[in-house]
Amino acid sequence: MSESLNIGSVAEASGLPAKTIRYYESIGLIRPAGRRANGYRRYSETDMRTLAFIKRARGLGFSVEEVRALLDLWADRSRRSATVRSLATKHIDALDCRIAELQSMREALAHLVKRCHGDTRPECPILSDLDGSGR
Amino acid sequence: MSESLNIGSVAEASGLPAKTIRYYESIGLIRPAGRRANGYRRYSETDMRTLAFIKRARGLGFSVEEVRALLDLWADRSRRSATVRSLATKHIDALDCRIAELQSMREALAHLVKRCHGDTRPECPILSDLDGSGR
DNA sequence: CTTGACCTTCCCACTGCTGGAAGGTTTAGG
DNA sequence: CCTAAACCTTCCAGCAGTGGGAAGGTCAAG
Repeated sequence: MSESLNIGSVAEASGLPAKTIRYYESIGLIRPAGRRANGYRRYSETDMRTLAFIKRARGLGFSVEEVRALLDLWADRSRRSATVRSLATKHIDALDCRIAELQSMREALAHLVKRCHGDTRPECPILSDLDGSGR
Repeated sequence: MSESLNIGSVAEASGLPAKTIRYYESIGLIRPAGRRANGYRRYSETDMRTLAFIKRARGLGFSVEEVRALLDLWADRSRRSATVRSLATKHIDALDCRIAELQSMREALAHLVKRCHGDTRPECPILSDLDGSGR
Protein backbone atom coordinates (compact mmCIF):
# COMPACT_ATOMS: atom_id res chain seq x y z
CA MET A 1 0.00 0.00 0.00
CA SER A 2 0.93 3.65 0.19
CA GLU A 3 1.57 3.58 -3.52
CA SER A 4 2.59 7.03 -4.63
CA LEU A 5 0.32 9.07 -6.82
CA ASN A 6 0.64 11.32 -9.82
CA ILE A 7 -0.67 14.84 -9.68
CA GLY A 8 -3.85 13.90 -11.55
CA SER A 9 -4.77 11.34 -8.93
CA VAL A 10 -4.23 13.66 -5.95
CA ALA A 11 -6.07 16.32 -7.86
CA GLU A 12 -9.10 14.13 -8.27
CA ALA A 13 -8.88 12.77 -4.75
CA SER A 14 -8.42 16.14 -3.07
CA GLY A 15 -10.79 18.04 -5.28
CA LEU A 16 -8.14 20.59 -6.22
CA PRO A 17 -7.21 21.05 -9.90
CA ALA A 18 -3.70 19.93 -10.81
CA LYS A 19 -2.93 23.49 -11.84
CA THR A 20 -3.84 24.73 -8.42
CA ILE A 21 -1.64 22.16 -6.73
CA ARG A 22 1.33 23.24 -8.82
CA TYR A 23 0.47 26.82 -8.01
CA TYR A 24 0.42 26.06 -4.28
CA GLU A 25 3.81 24.47 -4.64
CA SER A 26 5.12 27.48 -6.55
CA ILE A 27 4.11 29.89 -3.81
CA GLY A 28 5.50 27.63 -1.13
CA LEU A 29 2.18 26.77 0.46
CA ILE A 30 3.08 23.09 0.18
CA ARG A 31 6.55 21.57 0.01
CA PRO A 32 7.88 20.71 -3.44
CA ALA A 33 6.68 17.24 -4.34
CA GLY A 34 9.22 14.52 -4.90
CA ARG A 35 9.86 13.49 -8.48
CA ARG A 36 9.83 10.22 -10.33
CA ALA A 37 12.55 9.21 -12.76
CA ASN A 38 10.56 10.76 -15.58
CA GLY A 39 10.14 14.08 -13.80
CA TYR A 40 6.52 13.55 -12.77
CA ARG A 41 5.58 14.75 -9.30
CA ARG A 42 5.06 12.01 -6.75
CA TYR A 43 2.57 12.37 -3.89
CA SER A 44 1.96 10.41 -0.71
CA GLU A 45 -1.17 9.89 1.33
CA THR A 46 0.18 12.53 3.70
CA ASP A 47 0.42 15.05 0.88
CA MET A 48 -3.14 14.19 0.01
CA ARG A 49 -4.29 14.92 3.52
CA THR A 50 -2.53 18.26 3.42
CA LEU A 51 -4.21 19.13 0.16
CA ALA A 52 -7.61 18.14 1.48
CA PHE A 53 -6.95 20.31 4.54
CA ILE A 54 -6.16 23.26 2.30
CA LYS A 55 -9.23 22.65 0.20
CA ARG A 56 -11.48 22.66 3.25
CA ALA A 57 -9.85 25.74 4.74
CA ARG A 58 -10.25 27.60 1.44
CA GLY A 59 -13.84 26.43 1.39
CA LEU A 60 -14.37 28.21 4.68
CA GLY A 61 -13.12 31.36 3.03
CA PHE A 62 -9.65 31.52 4.57
CA SER A 63 -7.16 33.34 2.38
CA VAL A 64 -4.07 31.51 1.19
CA GLU A 65 -2.02 33.40 3.78
CA GLU A 66 -4.41 32.37 6.52
CA VAL A 67 -4.22 28.79 5.29
CA ARG A 68 -0.46 29.02 5.55
CA ALA A 69 -0.83 29.99 9.20
CA LEU A 70 -3.35 27.20 9.78
CA LEU A 71 -1.00 24.66 8.23
CA ASP A 72 1.76 25.82 10.55
CA LEU A 73 -0.54 25.46 13.54
CA TRP A 74 -1.70 22.10 12.29
CA ALA A 75 1.89 20.87 12.21
CA ASP A 76 2.73 22.40 15.56
CA ARG A 77 2.10 19.88 18.31
CA SER A 78 2.63 22.50 20.99
CA ARG A 79 0.17 25.01 19.55
CA ARG A 80 -2.43 26.62 21.77
CA SER A 81 -5.97 26.20 20.62
CA ALA A 82 -6.43 29.85 21.59
CA THR A 83 -4.24 30.85 18.65
CA VAL A 84 -6.33 28.88 16.19
CA ARG A 85 -9.51 30.17 17.72
CA SER A 86 -8.43 33.77 17.46
CA LEU A 87 -7.48 33.30 13.82
CA ALA A 88 -10.89 31.82 13.14
CA THR A 89 -12.66 34.54 15.07
CA LYS A 90 -10.89 37.24 13.12
CA HIS A 91 -11.98 35.52 9.95
CA ILE A 92 -15.58 35.42 11.11
CA ASP A 93 -15.41 39.16 11.71
CA ALA A 94 -14.11 39.69 8.21
CA LEU A 95 -16.91 37.53 6.82
CA ASP A 96 -19.49 39.48 8.81
CA CYS A 97 -18.06 42.68 7.46
CA ARG A 98 -18.23 41.50 3.89
CA ILE A 99 -21.73 40.11 4.37
CA ALA A 100 -22.98 43.39 5.81
CA GLU A 101 -21.47 45.24 2.87
CA LEU A 102 -23.15 43.00 0.33
CA GLN A 103 -26.43 43.12 2.18
CA SER A 104 -26.48 46.87 2.19
CA MET A 105 -25.87 46.87 -1.57
CA ARG A 106 -28.60 44.33 -1.95
CA GLU A 107 -31.08 46.38 0.08
CA ALA A 108 -30.33 49.60 -1.76
CA LEU A 109 -30.71 47.91 -5.10
CA ALA A 110 -33.84 46.01 -4.14
CA HIS A 111 -35.40 49.27 -3.07
CA LEU A 112 -34.72 50.81 -6.47
CA VAL A 113 -35.95 47.77 -8.34
CA LYS A 114 -39.19 47.87 -6.42
CA ARG A 115 -39.82 51.37 -7.71
CA CYS A 116 -38.98 50.58 -11.33
CA HIS A 117 -41.94 49.79 -13.54
CA GLY A 118 -39.91 47.52 -15.78
CA ASP A 119 -41.92 48.20 -18.91
CA THR A 120 -41.29 49.66 -22.37
CA ARG A 121 -40.93 53.23 -21.14
CA PRO A 122 -37.47 54.73 -20.61
CA GLU A 123 -38.20 56.28 -17.21
CA CYS A 124 -36.28 54.35 -14.62
CA PRO A 125 -35.64 55.17 -10.97
CA ILE A 126 -32.58 52.95 -10.98
CA LEU A 127 -30.82 55.10 -13.55
CA SER A 128 -32.18 58.27 -11.96
CA ASP A 129 -30.67 57.29 -8.68
CA LEU A 130 -27.34 56.44 -10.25
CA ASP A 131 -27.06 59.75 -12.04
CA GLY A 132 -27.85 61.63 -8.88
CA SER A 133 -31.21 62.94 -10.05
CA GLY A 134 -32.71 60.57 -7.52
CA ARG A 135 -36.38 60.50 -6.63
CA MET B 1 -19.16 78.75 -15.75
CA SER B 2 -18.50 75.25 -16.97
CA GLU B 3 -14.80 75.83 -16.39
CA SER B 4 -12.95 72.64 -17.27
CA LEU B 5 -11.27 70.58 -14.59
CA ASN B 6 -8.04 68.71 -14.16
CA ILE B 7 -8.09 65.07 -13.21
CA GLY B 8 -7.37 65.83 -9.55
CA SER B 9 -10.45 67.99 -9.28
CA VAL B 10 -12.81 65.46 -10.86
CA ALA B 11 -11.20 62.81 -8.74
CA GLU B 12 -11.96 64.68 -5.56
CA ALA B 13 -15.41 65.70 -6.73
CA SER B 14 -16.43 62.26 -7.95
CA GLY B 15 -14.77 60.32 -5.16
CA LEU B 16 -12.78 58.21 -7.61
CA PRO B 17 -8.96 58.19 -7.39
CA ALA B 18 -7.22 59.78 -10.37
CA LYS B 19 -5.56 56.42 -11.03
CA THR B 20 -8.92 54.78 -11.35
CA ILE B 21 -10.20 57.42 -13.74
CA ARG B 22 -7.20 56.88 -16.01
CA TYR B 23 -7.79 53.15 -15.77
CA TYR B 24 -11.44 53.53 -16.77
CA GLU B 25 -10.30 55.54 -19.75
CA SER B 26 -7.74 52.91 -20.68
CA ILE B 27 -10.33 50.12 -20.73
CA GLY B 28 -12.76 52.27 -22.69
CA LEU B 29 -15.34 52.60 -19.93
CA ILE B 30 -15.27 56.35 -20.41
CA ARG B 31 -14.31 58.25 -23.54
CA PRO B 32 -10.74 59.57 -23.69
CA ALA B 33 -10.69 62.96 -22.01
CA GLY B 34 -9.77 66.00 -24.07
CA ARG B 35 -6.32 67.42 -23.50
CA ARG B 36 -5.03 70.87 -22.69
CA ALA B 37 -2.08 72.40 -24.49
CA ASN B 38 0.21 70.96 -21.82
CA GLY B 39 -1.13 67.43 -22.19
CA TYR B 40 -3.24 67.47 -19.03
CA ARG B 41 -6.64 65.81 -19.27
CA ARG B 42 -9.57 68.21 -19.36
CA TYR B 43 -12.95 67.29 -17.88
CA SER B 44 -16.38 68.86 -18.11
CA GLU B 45 -19.30 68.82 -15.71
CA THR B 46 -20.81 66.13 -17.91
CA ASP B 47 -17.75 63.95 -17.46
CA MET B 48 -18.05 64.50 -13.75
CA ARG B 49 -21.62 63.31 -13.76
CA THR B 50 -20.59 60.21 -15.66
CA LEU B 51 -17.86 59.48 -13.14
CA ALA B 52 -20.21 59.97 -10.23
CA PHE B 53 -22.65 57.60 -11.95
CA ILE B 54 -19.93 54.99 -12.25
CA LYS B 55 -18.88 55.44 -8.66
CA ARG B 56 -22.42 54.89 -7.43
CA ALA B 57 -22.98 51.88 -9.67
CA ARG B 58 -19.72 50.32 -8.47
CA GLY B 59 -20.85 51.09 -4.93
CA LEU B 60 -23.89 48.93 -5.56
CA GLY B 61 -21.54 46.13 -6.52
CA PHE B 62 -22.00 46.21 -10.29
CA SER B 63 -18.96 44.93 -12.15
CA VAL B 64 -17.21 47.19 -14.60
CA GLU B 65 -18.85 45.30 -17.46
CA GLU B 66 -22.27 45.78 -15.90
CA VAL B 67 -21.51 49.45 -15.45
CA ARG B 68 -20.65 49.61 -19.12
CA ALA B 69 -24.11 48.27 -19.93
CA LEU B 70 -25.72 50.68 -17.48
CA LEU B 71 -23.90 53.61 -19.06
CA ASP B 72 -25.19 52.56 -22.46
CA LEU B 73 -28.72 52.39 -21.12
CA TRP B 74 -28.27 55.69 -19.38
CA ALA B 75 -27.33 57.31 -22.67
CA ASP B 76 -30.09 55.58 -24.59
CA ARG B 77 -33.19 57.76 -24.61
CA SER B 78 -35.28 54.96 -26.10
CA ARG B 79 -34.30 52.34 -23.56
CA ARG B 80 -36.95 50.25 -21.85
CA SER B 81 -36.91 50.39 -18.11
CA ALA B 82 -37.52 46.64 -18.24
CA THR B 83 -33.98 46.17 -19.54
CA VAL B 84 -32.49 48.12 -16.67
CA ARG B 85 -34.67 46.35 -14.20
CA SER B 86 -33.68 42.94 -15.43
CA LEU B 87 -30.01 43.83 -15.22
CA ALA B 88 -30.50 45.01 -11.66
CA THR B 89 -32.51 41.93 -10.76
CA LYS B 90 -29.81 39.66 -12.10
CA HIS B 91 -27.32 41.52 -9.99
CA ILE B 92 -29.45 41.11 -6.89
CA ASP B 93 -29.53 37.39 -7.53
CA ALA B 94 -25.76 37.33 -7.79
CA LEU B 95 -25.50 39.27 -4.54
CA ASP B 96 -27.89 36.87 -2.83
CA CYS B 97 -25.82 33.99 -4.06
CA ARG B 98 -22.61 35.47 -2.74
CA ILE B 99 -24.22 36.39 0.56
CA ALA B 100 -25.56 32.88 1.05
CA GLU B 101 -22.13 31.48 0.30
CA LEU B 102 -20.43 33.71 2.85
CA GLN B 103 -23.11 33.04 5.41
CA SER B 104 -22.73 29.31 5.12
CA MET B 105 -18.97 29.70 5.64
CA ARG B 106 -19.69 31.92 8.59
CA GLU B 107 -22.08 29.42 10.14
CA ALA B 108 -19.75 26.48 9.67
CA LEU B 109 -16.87 28.37 11.18
CA ALA B 110 -18.89 29.80 14.05
CA HIS B 111 -19.98 26.30 14.89
CA LEU B 112 -16.37 25.14 15.10
CA VAL B 113 -15.27 28.15 17.10
CA LYS B 114 -17.99 27.49 19.61
CA ARG B 115 -16.57 24.05 20.25
CA CYS B 116 -12.97 25.22 20.58
CA HIS B 117 -11.80 25.81 24.13
CA GLY B 118 -9.36 28.48 23.08
CA ASP B 119 -6.86 27.81 25.83
CA THR B 120 -3.23 26.72 26.10
CA ARG B 121 -3.91 23.14 25.07
CA PRO B 122 -3.29 22.03 21.50
CA GLU B 123 -6.54 20.13 21.03
CA CYS B 124 -8.67 22.09 18.62
CA PRO B 125 -11.88 21.06 16.87
CA ILE B 126 -11.23 23.65 14.16
CA LEU B 127 -8.05 21.93 13.03
CA SER B 128 -9.59 18.51 13.56
CA ASP B 129 -12.39 19.40 11.25
CA LEU B 130 -10.04 20.77 8.63
CA ASP B 131 -7.91 17.66 8.59
CA GLY B 132 -10.93 15.44 8.25
CA SER B 133 -10.62 13.82 11.65
CA GLY B 134 -13.70 15.79 12.57
CA ARG B 135 -15.68 15.28 15.79
C1' DC C 1 14.53 80.85 -8.51
C1' DT C 2 13.13 77.24 -6.02
C1' DT C 3 9.90 74.39 -3.89
C1' DG C 4 6.08 71.64 -3.95
C1' DA C 5 1.89 70.17 -5.88
C1' DC C 6 0.21 68.93 -9.85
C1' DC C 7 0.17 66.23 -14.18
C1' DT C 8 2.05 62.57 -17.71
C1' DT C 9 3.35 57.58 -19.09
C1' DC C 10 5.12 53.26 -17.85
C1' DC C 11 5.50 49.03 -15.63
C1' DC C 12 5.10 46.00 -11.57
C1' DA C 13 2.38 43.93 -7.60
C1' DC C 14 -1.54 42.09 -5.57
C1' DT C 15 -5.25 37.52 -5.02
C1' DG C 16 -6.02 33.09 -6.60
C1' DC C 17 -6.11 30.98 -9.81
C1' DT C 18 -7.02 29.47 -15.11
C1' DG C 19 -5.86 28.92 -19.84
C1' DG C 20 -2.81 27.86 -23.47
C1' DA C 21 1.47 26.77 -26.00
C1' DA C 22 5.11 23.63 -26.75
C1' DG C 23 7.01 19.67 -25.54
C1' DG C 24 8.10 14.79 -23.14
C1' DT C 25 5.91 10.03 -21.46
C1' DT C 26 3.09 6.32 -21.13
C1' DT C 27 -0.47 3.30 -22.37
C1' DA C 28 -4.10 1.10 -25.09
C1' DG C 29 -5.64 -0.37 -29.49
C1' DG C 30 -5.27 -1.69 -34.47
C1' DC D 1 5.26 -1.45 -34.60
C1' DC D 2 2.86 2.73 -34.94
C1' DT D 3 -0.28 6.00 -33.64
C1' DA D 4 -3.47 8.45 -30.85
C1' DA D 5 -5.01 9.76 -26.45
C1' DA D 6 -4.19 10.92 -22.02
C1' DC D 7 -0.97 11.94 -19.04
C1' DC D 8 2.81 14.91 -17.39
C1' DT D 9 6.33 19.04 -17.67
C1' DT D 10 7.60 24.26 -17.94
C1' DC D 11 6.68 28.90 -19.02
C1' DC D 12 3.97 32.85 -20.31
C1' DA D 13 -0.11 35.53 -20.12
C1' DG D 14 -4.44 37.02 -18.44
C1' DC D 15 -8.78 38.05 -15.48
C1' DA D 16 -10.64 42.38 -11.94
C1' DG D 17 -9.68 46.62 -10.25
C1' DT D 18 -6.97 48.89 -8.64
C1' DG D 19 -2.39 50.62 -5.81
C1' DG D 20 2.38 51.92 -5.73
C1' DG D 21 6.15 54.03 -7.50
C1' DA D 22 9.68 55.61 -10.96
C1' DA D 23 10.98 59.14 -14.16
C1' DG D 24 9.80 63.10 -16.05
C1' DG D 25 7.07 67.63 -17.53
C1' DT D 26 4.32 71.87 -15.67
C1' DC D 27 2.51 75.32 -12.98
C1' DA D 28 1.57 78.54 -9.02
C1' DA D 29 3.23 80.58 -4.74
C1' DG D 30 6.73 82.75 -2.06
